[in-house]
Amino acid sequence: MSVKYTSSTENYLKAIFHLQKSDGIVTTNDVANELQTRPASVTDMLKKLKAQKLLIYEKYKGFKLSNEGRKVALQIIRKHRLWEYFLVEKLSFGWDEVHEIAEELEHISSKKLIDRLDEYLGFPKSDPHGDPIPDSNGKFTLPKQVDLLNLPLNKVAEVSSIGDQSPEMLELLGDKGIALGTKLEVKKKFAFDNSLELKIKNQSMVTVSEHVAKNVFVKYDE
Amino acid sequence: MSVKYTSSTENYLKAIFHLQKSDGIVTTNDVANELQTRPASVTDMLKKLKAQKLLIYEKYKGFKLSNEGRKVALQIIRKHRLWEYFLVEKLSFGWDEVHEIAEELEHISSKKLIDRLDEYLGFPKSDPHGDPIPDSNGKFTLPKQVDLLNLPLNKVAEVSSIGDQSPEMLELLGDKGIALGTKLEVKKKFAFDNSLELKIKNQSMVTVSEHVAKNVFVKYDE
DNA sequence: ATTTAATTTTAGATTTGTCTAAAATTAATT
DNA sequence: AATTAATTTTAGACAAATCTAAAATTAAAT
Repeated sequence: MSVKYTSSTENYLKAIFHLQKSDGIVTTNDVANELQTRPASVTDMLKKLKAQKLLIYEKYKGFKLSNEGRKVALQIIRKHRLWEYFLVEKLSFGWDEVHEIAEELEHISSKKLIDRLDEYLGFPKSDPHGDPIPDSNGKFTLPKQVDLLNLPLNKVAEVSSIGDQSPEMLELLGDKGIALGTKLEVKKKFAFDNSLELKIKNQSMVTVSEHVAKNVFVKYDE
Repeated sequence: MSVKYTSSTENYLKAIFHLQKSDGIVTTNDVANELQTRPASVTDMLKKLKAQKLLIYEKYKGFKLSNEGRKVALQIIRKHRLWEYFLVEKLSFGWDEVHEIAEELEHISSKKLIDRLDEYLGFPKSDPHGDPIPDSNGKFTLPKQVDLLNLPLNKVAEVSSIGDQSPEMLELLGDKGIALGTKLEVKKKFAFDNSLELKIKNQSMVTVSEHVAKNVFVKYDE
């Protein structure tokens, strides 16, 4: 039986989870900053979270989520990202205007609702910003990372890093309309010289050489 | 610019609106009963609602929603019913299990969200229980009320009242599976004797005479 | 028209989440 | 190592929404 938490509790768990991801270590000040609140308020909440066994905490010594706390945080994140996906894919919102609304929707409690929504959306693996969506058990598959040569045909992917960052390469990529975050797919591979034809989102087709392809890394689902 | 209200405030406005519909006059006790709270708490909230000009109130003398209060209540009801429609039509929930979830969803504040949802659902006129959905200006079209003879073919309608309530009529209707709230549609009209063939929801076809048809009133949208 | 009953309101307390200001602890600097 | 600075925690207060118990008002009944 899933316990019900207040929105405030859920927000703290989510914030701590996110801060843990980047630094590993989280401080009272970090959380206060993240949640636009005061350190004293954070301390108050830390005590409550500890009492609910959602957090391991010794005063002045730092804190981290318990297994249970992490589990709850992942469910909030799951809800947030599924709602974002819904807003963009079904209600035609821009990916940049959904965060605020999802901040509210993520606190709707029904588990059945979120599992039905997941199904309705076709079990998407990542949200409109490319962040992975945990499944109903809290597991998520990190997007696969490959260079363009190894990207399957017709698979939409997002540019995640550039190997050779020389000015010449960056000029070429700039010219072709390829940057970090650009969404694209490989439409054709020429066996003769391993050059590729790419469809770049919101643009026309471009061709890149094997050399370029080897240095453009992308991530995609599956 | 739309002001933001607390969930509690919204629940009170909604409750008072609904109680006003039936009785016309609403008492402190009614509201306490409806919201599963105490009369003293209701009085407290009445004062807050008055301060926000959502309510006309003089102590011991009774109260009613102001125009503004009614407007806000209608927007909550709009949200509640649109979400119910969404849950049933898109996420395949049963009409009997959506109320609780909609009680939470109705407090999501974004107006843009609800207008987009409305559009996505095709601007439905009534929710899964047959209650009308106010439009974004708070107007709603009451379902049309006619006897079975005047119900257009293949139009799903809901039995809303019975003219002749004699035991004989009620026995006949009971036997055919027709009761208040039953959803049905007219599949065929026989000009010869004005008898009708009806498809009753979740049941097989039945035939009723003109005499019966004249005494069964239904409501439907459009 | 009193008395009794029901309803409504006030007064004061409680809970949750927040705050400020001051105290306690830990970290940084000379 | 001692002092200063930064961080974290405590203590006490506050706003929102609720509660109980008692007082005020209105309605019902003799």
